[in-house]
Amino acid sequence: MTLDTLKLYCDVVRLRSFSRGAAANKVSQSAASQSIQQLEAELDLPLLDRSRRPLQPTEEGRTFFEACRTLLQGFEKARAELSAVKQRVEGTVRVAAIYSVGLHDMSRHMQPFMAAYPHARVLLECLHPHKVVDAVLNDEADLGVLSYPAATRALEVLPLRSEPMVLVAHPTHRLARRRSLVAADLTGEKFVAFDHDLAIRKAIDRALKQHGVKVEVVMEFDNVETIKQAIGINA
DNA sequence: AGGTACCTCGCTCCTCTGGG
DNA sequence: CCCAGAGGAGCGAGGTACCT
Repeated sequence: MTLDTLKLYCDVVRLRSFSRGAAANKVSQSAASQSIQQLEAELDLPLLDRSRRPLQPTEEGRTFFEACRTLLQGFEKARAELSAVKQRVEGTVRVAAIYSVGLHDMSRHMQPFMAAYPHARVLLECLHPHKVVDAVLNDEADLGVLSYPAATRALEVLPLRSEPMVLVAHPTHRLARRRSLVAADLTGEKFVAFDHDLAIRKAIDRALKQHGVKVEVVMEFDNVETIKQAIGINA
């Protein structure tokens, strides 16, 4: 006696036909007939009245049908619950991010993520860009978020988004009131820059050189937050 | 390789239904 | 009421997959 046999029996009773019940279970009519005969032999009870058309369950057959239906519904419910558990997203994802992303963007993304996957946990660490790469390479982080990532064989780089590079100045700076600037306007200006070994700094230096602009680097920081603070206090 | 379970196929038998 | 056709169930033979 298997669940398949019980389902077959329920379908035969429900559809009032061996043929239709068999078709519903993708077996031949003969196989359905034999399965139910075996079921009756195991129970030592006639479950169906075959002398009538359409066929009818006997009194015992009706009782057995109700019991089988409850059993099968319970099984389907349990299977659905197991399936839901299987599909549940859980565990911990370790994210290493540069300060600007970690302090602003990540918290914005984490709220909907945690709402959608309440059984998951996010461990966020804000690091220097080089350390973000190291964390991923050393399996200390599952993923890293940074700007200007260098593609290597050991790293898969996926673009997250693009955003414009902007120039910022203290409100009292002579360029702050200008609606637009050209690169030449920056010549000789005091510049708070990223550390010279960062990819973003190299990209900025390349862009300035392309336009023949020389600036006076007065401070270097490894993250945009500190740069913004330095500009803010007019350092 | 042999045993077992389960299946399909082909056939027979039974019941129902509609027409004469 | 009788008969023929259609639909459906049961039975036996044989095939296949799986296990020991």
